[in-house]
Amino acid sequence: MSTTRPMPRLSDVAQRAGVSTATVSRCLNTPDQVTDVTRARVMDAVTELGYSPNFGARVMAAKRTHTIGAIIPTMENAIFARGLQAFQEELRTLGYMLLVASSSYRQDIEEEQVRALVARGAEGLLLIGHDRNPAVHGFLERQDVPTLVAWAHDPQSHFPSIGFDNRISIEVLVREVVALGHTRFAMITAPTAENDRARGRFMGAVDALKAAGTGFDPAYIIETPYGIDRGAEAFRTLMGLSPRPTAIICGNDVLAIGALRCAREMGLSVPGDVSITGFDDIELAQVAVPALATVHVPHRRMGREAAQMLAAMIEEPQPMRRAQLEPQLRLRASLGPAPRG
Amino acid sequence: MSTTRPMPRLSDVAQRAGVSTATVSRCLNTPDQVTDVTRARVMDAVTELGYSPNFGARVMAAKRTHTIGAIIPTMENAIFARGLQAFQEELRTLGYMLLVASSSYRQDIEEEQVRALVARGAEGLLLIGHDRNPAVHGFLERQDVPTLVAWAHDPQSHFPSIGFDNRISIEVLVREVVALGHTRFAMITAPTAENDRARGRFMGAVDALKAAGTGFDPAYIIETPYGIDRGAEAFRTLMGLSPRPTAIICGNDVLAIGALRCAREMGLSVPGDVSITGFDDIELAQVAVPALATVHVPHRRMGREAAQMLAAMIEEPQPMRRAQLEPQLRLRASLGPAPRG
DNA sequence: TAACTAAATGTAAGCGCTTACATATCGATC
DNA sequence: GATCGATATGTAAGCGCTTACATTTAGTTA
Repeated sequence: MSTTRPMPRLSDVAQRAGVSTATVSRCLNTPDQVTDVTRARVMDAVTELGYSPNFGARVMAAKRTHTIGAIIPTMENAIFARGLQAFQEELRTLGYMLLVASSSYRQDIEEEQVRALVARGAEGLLLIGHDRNPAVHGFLERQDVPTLVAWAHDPQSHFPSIGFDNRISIEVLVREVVALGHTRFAMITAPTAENDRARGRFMGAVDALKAAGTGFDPAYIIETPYGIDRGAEAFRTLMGLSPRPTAIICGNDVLAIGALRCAREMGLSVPGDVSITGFDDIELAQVAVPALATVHVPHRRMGREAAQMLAAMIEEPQPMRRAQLEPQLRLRASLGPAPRG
Repeated sequence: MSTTRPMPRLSDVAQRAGVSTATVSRCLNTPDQVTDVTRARVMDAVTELGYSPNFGARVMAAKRTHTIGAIIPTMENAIFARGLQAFQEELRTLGYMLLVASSSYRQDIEEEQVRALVARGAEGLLLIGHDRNPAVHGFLERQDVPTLVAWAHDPQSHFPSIGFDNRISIEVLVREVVALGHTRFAMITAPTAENDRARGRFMGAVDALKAAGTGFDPAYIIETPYGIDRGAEAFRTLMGLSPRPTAIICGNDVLAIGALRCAREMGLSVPGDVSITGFDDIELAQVAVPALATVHVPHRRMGREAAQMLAAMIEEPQPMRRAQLEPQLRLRASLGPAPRG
């Protein structure tokens, strides 16, 4: 019905308001450089025409997109969803928009997405963990894109970061397990190959056992993808071993919840027959029966601070910073003394 | 240490490869319009210079950003996180990037974010539900931004949509509750004020009861924000009423999980003393004890199809379409016959 | 009132790409 | 070998803003 009349341009507004394009631009971007009366006239013209600035032209001229990109393994993992939500909320108050991509825990996809985000104008990038194709480093350096790593802390890391030490955090938890008299330990871990967080958690558990003069029997270590069902499967396998483990350390809460469910299905008591621990402290952990002993990570706070750090990095060069957060133990009912015998 | 040499431009690549800028552009955008040998030479130059196209210039010249925006209430709600993940994955295969914003269930923020996303070059928008400030309609129409509504189906809606009928879906569930002989019903619902999904779910429950010749006593209806704890609180309040309800319909799974937890804390048997139902079928629902009876919604599928619909809408004008998905009942242990007496 | 300063506004030069159109190149055909 | 069509490449005109710099206006001060 309507001949698609072209979008009004800044010059149309200028004409209508009887001022130059520069003045209109200033009204929009630096309003206090303009007299009240002029500004009012310009804004009226803007409203009357339904003007809205052309994004491309603006980016081209100002060389700013006010956009930050984030690549997370998946939003289906509640810990990332929560952190990302906080990240986005904070970004909003800082005047940035968020471009989201996901890697499905795959380095090749992550690399592709890094390029895609930069190509789409991301002025800064949030990445998860330290494991990645080194080509990414060179690329981001050449493109001069400030990059922050979250969910991991490593003093050696190439990028500035905000996170916690997965290895030490789980070690503290496993020490508690040891202190409860357990002797046969098993671990269900996420795939460690391209995932420094999973690897850190595994090694931290090993550290704790070593300190106690013991260790994992390799048969009692299962590596499995993320998912409640996978945790359940792994648990069933472990409980089929002889002798049975008395404590099962899980690399994350989701695997642990699966283990818990399977225990119930098998009619096993937790922690009567076997103790189970997780990592992350997702909402589920408190609701599970029995409640899951785990390590609490301040995901929201991490997301919020990540936004602040990244915005600062974009706005002016910053000294390399590696912020470390302190996770806290949440010793709940799924962890108890070793069964007798 | 390094004088920040300027980023290589397309003309630098052209010069290095000994071709025109048009040829370089074609190599990047429509590779098969260029001879293999020329393309190889150009791509070499690209690699050697570490060239990467300038986003703003590209948008300006091509008038395409290949970016789609989505505004969801919050990613912390697993159903949106899951749908959004699928949406993003599909968008990736379609060659689009995803800009994410959140509204915290507030219409004023949603409106602000609509403008922000469009200003940031979103070529299309995904919105949740139908309730919104009508000013948004006019704005999106004027700006000519294709918009799709998800998570709700309403044949009257202003926008094309993909979703399900919340009202009818819950009605089917509540009929089952009625069929089990329950007589005293309570409902815990999310705030209905600016939320057509919550309102639809409430009204669907009312419909089902009315069809059975009964209804809610207003005292047995609690409206409360999203959150496990809020569900627990509401449950405690309801069970303090006399007579106690025999079935509690919850507007979503999270509230229901809270109710379930509170029941356990109060030493009440579910469904022996009281039945509890949810809506959404989040992962938690199956793991809860007892497992939660709920309505399963195909969130991932909805996200995927939303991406396809929106991309199609952007690429060429489409007839208005309202895709309706069919949710399915998941009758699990939390729902049982009404207690005797 | 003239001279000067500060604030407001105007002028116009890009920003780095894409693409319509013009031109050149290469085979195939007669 | 000249002609023609198809394919590959080149030329150059924008795209709609922002902003450095130039100019005008308003406000002080002597």
